[in-house]
Amino acid sequence: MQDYQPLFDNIGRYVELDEDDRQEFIAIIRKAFVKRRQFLAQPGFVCTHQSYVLSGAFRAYLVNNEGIEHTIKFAIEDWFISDFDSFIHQTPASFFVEALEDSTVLQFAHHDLDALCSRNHKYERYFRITAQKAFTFAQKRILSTIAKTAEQRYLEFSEQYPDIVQRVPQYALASYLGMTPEFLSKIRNNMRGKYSLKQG
Amino acid sequence: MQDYQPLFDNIGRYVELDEDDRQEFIAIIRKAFVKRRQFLAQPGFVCTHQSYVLSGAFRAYLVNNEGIEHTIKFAIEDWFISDFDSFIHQTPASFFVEALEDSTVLQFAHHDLDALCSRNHKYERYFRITAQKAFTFAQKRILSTIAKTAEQRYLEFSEQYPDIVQRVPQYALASYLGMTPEFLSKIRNNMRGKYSLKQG
DNA sequence: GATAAAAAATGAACCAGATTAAGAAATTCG
DNA sequence: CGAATTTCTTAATCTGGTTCATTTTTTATC
Repeated sequence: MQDYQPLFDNIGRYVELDEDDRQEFIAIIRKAFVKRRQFLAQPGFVCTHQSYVLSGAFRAYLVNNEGIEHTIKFAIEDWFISDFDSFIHQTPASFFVEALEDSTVLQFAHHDLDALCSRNHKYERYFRITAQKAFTFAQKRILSTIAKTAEQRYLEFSEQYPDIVQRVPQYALASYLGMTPEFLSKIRNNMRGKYSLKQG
Repeated sequence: MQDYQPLFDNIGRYVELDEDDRQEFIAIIRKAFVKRRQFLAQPGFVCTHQSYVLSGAFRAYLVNNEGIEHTIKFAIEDWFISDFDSFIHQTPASFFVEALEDSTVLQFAHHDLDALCSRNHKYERYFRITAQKAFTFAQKRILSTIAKTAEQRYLEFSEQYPDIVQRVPQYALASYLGMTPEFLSKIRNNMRGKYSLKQG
């Protein structure tokens, strides 16, 4: 029951849902518990479901030929997570989606969601608007990676997502920001120096 | 008349439009000619219209405090162009959108498009699907910039968009790929060496 | 609470790519 | 055409960030 509330609060920010609308979505949702280190997606397998995070934390990352990890996305409460490309095209995934903590999610299959959007204009609209927002967000991240220094990227992210910085391992954050864990460690150490000296 | 055909061909790949649907969109479209070096958007001004390119070429770029340009997007025939963040939120732009050649575009205002999407589920669906695709595309570019070398990024782009490589100035391409024009020049020169020596 | 395992920190050598400064080619446009 | 402007190239030098190897700290597990 009330488990669906956060999801509908989110959707409600963009479209007005009545009880029928809600039931229509609920009908295709399943709830799942995911233990830390479990995977919601793996390279080679089609990512059939998208997940809405009720509690916990995830990251989506790719491992290249040299065995180096690149994190494309984190997700905590009130975020969606999947290998999105695999999900919307229903093609084999290239990312791992792994739980960083014991988590609870609401899941829905691609064909169910697509049918829901076709049937109900409100959901189509919601996912249109949020996809456009996600796109502008991604554009900002592109700019950040091509235009800013490693330290600037870290500071920017820390200000915008202090909660995520606390919750995810540092090597995962480094791989999201496009730098080595060693260098992130160095940045943090430099900063500690800068600020605490002034206070002391 | 037939000027609208490329746009409707594009939309037709995702939703089936009848004549009424088409007229509904045409009603909010205006056609515009843009000379080389003219701007469709400028920092500080709200980007009221989105443009669909019938002919010509554009780039969207930002100039940072140090006067360095960063290109976020190119657009040639059959692409849309705008400062997308400014367009969807109707807030002041941060990008220049500049014509690289004399061009022809179809333009529509944000509020007209939003009303069209509200009114007609098919357009809502079209823009939902294309926004999602744009997002996965942006994710790939993020990965490319954080995970690949400058040379790899250039080769990748050259293979995917040989037409764009031919048409845009090299400094603009460099600023899109996240490297200096000098370094792109070096890469090209190195490659020339690699391949032509083997043939000679 | 002991022990193992994972994560973070440190430091030195190294390199991809930036910066700077000129000059050479190519375009533009009167 | 021819001058001005824009774009591209080349080369020397510099640096932000990587790599690799080791140590310290934190976290997980029985």
